[in-house]
Amino acid sequence: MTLCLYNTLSGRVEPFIPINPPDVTMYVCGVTVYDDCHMGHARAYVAFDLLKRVLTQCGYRVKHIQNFTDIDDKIIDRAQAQGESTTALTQRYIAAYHRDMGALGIIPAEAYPKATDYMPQMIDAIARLIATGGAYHINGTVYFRVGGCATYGELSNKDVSQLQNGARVEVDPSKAHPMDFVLWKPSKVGEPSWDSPWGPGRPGWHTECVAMVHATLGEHIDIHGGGADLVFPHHENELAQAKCLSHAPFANVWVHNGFIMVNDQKMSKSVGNFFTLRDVFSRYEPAVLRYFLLKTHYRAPISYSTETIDDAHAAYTRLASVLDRQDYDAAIPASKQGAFEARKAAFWQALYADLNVSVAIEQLFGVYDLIHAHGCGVSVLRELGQAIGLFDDESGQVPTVIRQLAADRIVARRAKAYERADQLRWAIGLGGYDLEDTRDGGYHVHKRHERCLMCDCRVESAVTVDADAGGDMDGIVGQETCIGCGFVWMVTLGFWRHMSAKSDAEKREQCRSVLVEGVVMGGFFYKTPQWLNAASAVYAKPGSHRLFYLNNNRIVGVNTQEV
RNA sequence: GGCGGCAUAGCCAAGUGGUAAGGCAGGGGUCUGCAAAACCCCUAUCCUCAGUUCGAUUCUGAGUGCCGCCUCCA
Repeated sequence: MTLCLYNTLSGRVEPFIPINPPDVTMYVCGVTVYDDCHMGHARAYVAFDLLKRVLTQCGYRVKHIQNFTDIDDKIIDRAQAQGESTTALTQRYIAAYHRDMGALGIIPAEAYPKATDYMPQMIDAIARLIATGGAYHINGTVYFRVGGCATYGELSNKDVSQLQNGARVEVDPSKAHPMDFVLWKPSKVGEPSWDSPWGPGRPGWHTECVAMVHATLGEHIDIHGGGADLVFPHHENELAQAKCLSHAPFANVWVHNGFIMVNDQKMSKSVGNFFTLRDVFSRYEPAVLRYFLLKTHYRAPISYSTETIDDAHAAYTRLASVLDRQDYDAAIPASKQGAFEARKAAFWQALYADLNVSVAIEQLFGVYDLIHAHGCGVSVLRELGQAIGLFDDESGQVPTVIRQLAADRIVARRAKAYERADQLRWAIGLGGYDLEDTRDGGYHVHKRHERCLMCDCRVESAVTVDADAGGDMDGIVGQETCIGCGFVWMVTLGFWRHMSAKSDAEKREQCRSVLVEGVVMGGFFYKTPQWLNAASAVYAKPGSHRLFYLNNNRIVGVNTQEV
């Protein structure tokens, strides 16, 4: 089976043939580090992460390089506005990039070269371009001569004479031709600058990638990639420079990913319709976002909305739920092997066909059905999912206290002590877990994903058992902490059971109606000797607690205390 | 103005010259101490028109609509 990829340069899907197998060289354009990463970045790097995983599956040794553009106008403006150095600013956002992409399960590149670390190489490249007539120097500025490159426009399929020059941006009158672009620009007073034969200044954007590709991977690489918005002018300009610097073809395959759309419009900084990954992670687990980005083919646009990501959330949650079924983790009998193998084969066949993830994920659901039908094979689902970076963060670690509660419940249930069994079920629920009985009399627990009562962000659940637990089980305390606003609420099983509302949903709503009255952040219910009539709530802020005394669900007193 | 892409059920989304995967949501049922889960069943003449063909959603042409690039952008 041969991997086939769509090549922007040829406009066709073609078999992927490495230059020096089993090595594969891949350069992916990285981010300009002056802000947090947004959904568009996630989409791009999830796409290339998938490509890298599939290449690895093919048996290739992938050397993947991805740059950080850490010097440009936006970075300088942002740093000046915030009164800090460009270095401090870029270091912070490079760290943020690694944090966010790590959460998404992106396999790190082999190296992340920074533009500022390749100044000598860029200056050398520009000097060579001038020497060959591919570029010219006017008053401290160096321009690339587009007219000097016969094949200019081949990547983006553009005819230079047909472009609307200056349609949306003013053309610099000193250029020899409107399409010529800046390779080196002089710096203004107070801006970071590097010495060069053309005076102090800094490089234009398009040169860094060429210099870094040459320095880290060589003059001829297998794959060059990035978002579709980079095709023109960025990659076109890179290609033109590379061709003037070397006779090598630069990159064999150009791979570009599609956009994230919001209300049928491209998500972009300038439009302002973007969501940072931090925002999204506060509501959805990174794994859900990865699934969401993965399930649509990498070149197709993905429309982002609450509806589409909730849809993905539901699908992913169902798929992942079976991973908790330790009872289904048995070895697959020989008679069933064929069905699982067929799914695996179809999975890889789909990915080899220009990364057809939709069909690959269909196989995941097929395996899911097989697992339920035959009571085995969880390992196959885990293996295939992990091959595309899903399920990596499934810790599957159920807290000891939850395990104990579940074990106690099954004892009670078998003894038909249903009232106690139900109390234990509630207790497990308070800790953020759901318990399900299985057909054969067993059970399993899985984490439940709740939303914050205050802001609708994700919450982390925990359950604790006081020393006096047992008996009426009032000592069982569930706690939820919002990762968005920091809201904390806590309720004992006794309190929960004696609330007037009937359903859990109504009880939650009742807790909420009490809590919102006082406040903004944080808090928990806790039992008092007379908790039925006068429960107290403690609201927590960093560094202090505030105790809200409640009576008949109304706040009757407040007491702040230092922690 | 130039170039490119897309139009498939309520929503998301594959795919093939021979009458359409999968997911989500919805409806009905089986099972069940409770609660779930699971399982079964149901929901599309694939934007319009013309052409090629024995046969097109799939190929060709025209049209309509939407999107992207031609500015920084993943």
